[in-house]
Amino acid sequence: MLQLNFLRQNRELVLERLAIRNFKENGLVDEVIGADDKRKKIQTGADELLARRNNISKEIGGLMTKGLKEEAEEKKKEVAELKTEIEKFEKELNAIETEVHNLLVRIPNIPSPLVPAGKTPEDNEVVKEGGIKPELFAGAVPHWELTTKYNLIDFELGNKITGSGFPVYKNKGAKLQRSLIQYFLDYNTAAGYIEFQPPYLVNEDSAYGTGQLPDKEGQMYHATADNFYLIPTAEVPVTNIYRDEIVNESLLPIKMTAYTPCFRREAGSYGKDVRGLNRLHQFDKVEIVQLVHPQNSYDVLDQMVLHVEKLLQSLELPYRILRLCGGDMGFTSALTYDFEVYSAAQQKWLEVSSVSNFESFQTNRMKIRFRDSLGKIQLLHSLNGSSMALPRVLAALLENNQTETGIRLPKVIHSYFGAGEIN
RNA sequence: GGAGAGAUGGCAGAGCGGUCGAAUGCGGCGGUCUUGAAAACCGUUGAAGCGCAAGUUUCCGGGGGUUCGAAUCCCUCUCUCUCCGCCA
Repeated sequence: MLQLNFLRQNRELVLERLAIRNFKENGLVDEVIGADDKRKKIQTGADELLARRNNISKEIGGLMTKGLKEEAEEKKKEVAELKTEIEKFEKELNAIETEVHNLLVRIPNIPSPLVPAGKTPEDNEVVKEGGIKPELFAGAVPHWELTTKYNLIDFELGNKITGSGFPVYKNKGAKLQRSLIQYFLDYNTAAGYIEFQPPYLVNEDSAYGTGQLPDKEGQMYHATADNFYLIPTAEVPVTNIYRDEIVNESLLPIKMTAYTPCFRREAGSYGKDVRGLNRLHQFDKVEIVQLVHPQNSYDVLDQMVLHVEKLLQSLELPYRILRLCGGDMGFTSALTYDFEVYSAAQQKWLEVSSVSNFESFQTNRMKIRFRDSLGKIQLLHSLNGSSMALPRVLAALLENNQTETGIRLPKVIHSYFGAGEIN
């Protein structure tokens, strides 16, 4: 969520920038400021009453120790009058605080000046295209046929065990996936990211911290008996590692990476977009997260984009980088780059990574702060990105590298996979 | 799952219903001493809201209650530890 003081001081700018998102509820900004004004008044009133009560209570204490019971009783009567008024104020204060908070969480992050206007994915800006689209031979097929042909993934079996969207990887399919995960993690740790293996179920506070709750509740699987949520991305447990922490500036930047399965309900998405590996309820992903000094978060964003780009290049996949338009960007993000790979048999671009700067939007909620050189406490900036989502990378690798006799694999994973080809 | 104990500042650990935002130790920061460092000594050191400031309010796991007054008493939830049971 945004910082109230920032909203107050930059009201015009905020409204202007939110328009880029096609954010309709512009009134919210003034509403929240108005509610906060009210909050301040009530709080000042309540504080005054509490101060009076505290003083009288101290006096009573003094009188009691001196044994002046009657005087003490007089004072007690005085406090009794204050009491009902205090209760009234506290009730009001509680109500207004909740109101301010509820309004504030409905305002999305402010898009960075780089974010293009636009409403739909068509308005995203292609900032770069790389790699070479392969020319496939005549009998080339989409990955869901290749996975059957080479006995790599069993979608039907997943249907039996769980339901659709839960594929069973097997034989060389399982090994290829494991090889890629291993390669991605090694690549990330070589760049200074610390590897984590976090829990795959999180509590409400964590889901709230990264912004999945309250608004995206339907996206997550919910283990109701214990009120845990299955993680939709490693971003949730990993970013929450630093929730409610004040770190020393010398520890920055904090760079973390984690491989986890991701669980998404994807309610309401059916049809050919979800064919094969294109959209799943459970999939594997390697994530990178950084917590950085607010001054250089945009430099870090560029570094992370370059990091993912090099990874894609090493896989020899045709890719493009999109700068998301205001309408396509996530609620919590200030600037997002999506990476897509070209899956030649489907003749489709598939999103394999999304790298975002959240500035202080998440850290404000999670109270992730640092002490600067002057001893002042400030919010950090948080960023994350996939490096990368496995299924679509796998889909593109299979489709693009198929030959009549097998599937060639990019050099970088030969040593991990133990072979250069699947046949 | 059963029985018991506990949750206090960065950490460890005191705390009688009233001057407790909280002893003490460690750590951190600043200083003295030193060519420099260590040691020693002195000082300082939680967060948030309101306020120009002085100051004031809130926070001792979360929520609720008793009381003029709660870290301290009561209820409840969560978590941790010990023992037993089960177990990869």
